Amino acid sequence: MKPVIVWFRQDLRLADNLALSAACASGQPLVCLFILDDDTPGEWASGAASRWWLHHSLKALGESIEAVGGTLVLRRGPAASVLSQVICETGARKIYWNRCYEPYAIERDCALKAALQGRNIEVHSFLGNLLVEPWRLKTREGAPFRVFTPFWKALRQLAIADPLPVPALPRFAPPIASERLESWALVPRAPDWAAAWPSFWDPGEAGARTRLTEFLDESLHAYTQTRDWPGRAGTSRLSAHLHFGEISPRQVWHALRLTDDVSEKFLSELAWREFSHHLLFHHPQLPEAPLDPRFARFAWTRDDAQLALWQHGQTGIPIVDAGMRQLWTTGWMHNRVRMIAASFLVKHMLIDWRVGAKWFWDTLVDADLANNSASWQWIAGCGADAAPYFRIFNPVLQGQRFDPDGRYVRQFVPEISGLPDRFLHSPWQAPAHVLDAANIRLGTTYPHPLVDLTAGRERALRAFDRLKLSRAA
DNA sequence: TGAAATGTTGGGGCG
DNA sequence: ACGCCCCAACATTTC
Repeated sequence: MKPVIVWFRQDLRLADNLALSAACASGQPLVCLFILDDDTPGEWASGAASRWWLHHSLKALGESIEAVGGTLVLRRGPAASVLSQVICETGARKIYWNRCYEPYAIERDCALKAALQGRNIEVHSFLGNLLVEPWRLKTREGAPFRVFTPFWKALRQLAIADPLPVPALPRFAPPIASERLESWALVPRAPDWAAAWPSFWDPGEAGARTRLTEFLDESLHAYTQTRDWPGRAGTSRLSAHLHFGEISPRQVWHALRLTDDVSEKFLSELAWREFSHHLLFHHPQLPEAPLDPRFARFAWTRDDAQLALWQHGQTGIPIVDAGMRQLWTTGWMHNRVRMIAASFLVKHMLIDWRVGAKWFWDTLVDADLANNSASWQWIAGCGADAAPYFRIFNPVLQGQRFDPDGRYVRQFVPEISGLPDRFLHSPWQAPAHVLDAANIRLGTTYPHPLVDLTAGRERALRAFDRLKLSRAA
């Protein structure tokens, strides 16, 4: 009996895996395959932090499959040629996969589907790691949504199908050659900058379930308040698990349902994720080009020295530096701080949002082309349903409001932890004797602010104001 | 899923 | 007792 290929991509799980379940239902023996393809995504090949996660997620998936008597076959190379090779080796006539929605993935999969069907090989594709197909929801006029709230209203009225259980796995095809995961060098060595990451993250399907359960048990009840406090573990921290498909959004959806206001609030965040994918699907240029055409000729500043200070958490603005250091040391940043740090780069430093997006792409374990692109455009004011250009976060006020006890800043910017709360978010305003008592010398032990916040705000308002004029002209 | 400037109101100090 | 002023608190508007 000919085997069938299950091509794992961004669905590194066994439960609620439509492609896997359908392949099992065929009754034919399975070949479980993962392809590491850095060529097809081009400049959007996974970044370093993401590769660390991928390594551990593949390890976990491989062990889950081995536990039921199979193997996960690992191959590296352009997807089309690797698939051809595996088809030749196994004699498979059917391929199952769950859809990916990045522009390069759609292009790749369409070409693959046509080529494979031309060779009389069946291709069965299924809903990927979204709640609904991105082409399904439309406005009354039949256009894609560009505003979140009506999108969310439409989404929340849909019946989301129940998740599938782990399929009763059938026979596996005789094993074929697999590359060794370690040979892919997805994890850093010398220096191993991710040495401490296993204490923050538990990649894989089991870790995702645990994370969800802990969130539901410990944080959901207070989510509406604590989600904005970066010093508390008030958010779900499911983003990377969702990106790699270790848990599906509909598993999360059904674990919560629309039962109360808190659940509704959390599911609306899941809907932002959905909205971002919807936007990327309908605007394939989202990672490269501003949705608002007025921004096309905006004169962003190019300053690599200042950029490096932002990247490494040396701006002299404590909440920004704390966020950038959390990102650098843990591969993740709290969402509230992402907004603050991104706003500071784009508005106070006037550096192109695409430059910030690239940095996040390389450093985030949850780097996701749709979420990252849509969110950076949102904060820059050039995206769909975007923050108005004049909405400029004041990082001091944001710090005081969302990290009032300074727990977050003190954790990641320890050199100013001796400051009293009152000056923690604006050390430059502290009197000399307070700085002395905290053992701080500005410009030596901690930087002066990279940009004066008042002047930076005024400069941003002037720069962005020209956009309005250019439309009127 | 802002911030700052400006406007309004109402309580209390005080002439 | 009364009106005036100050200003905190809150609301509205503007960037």
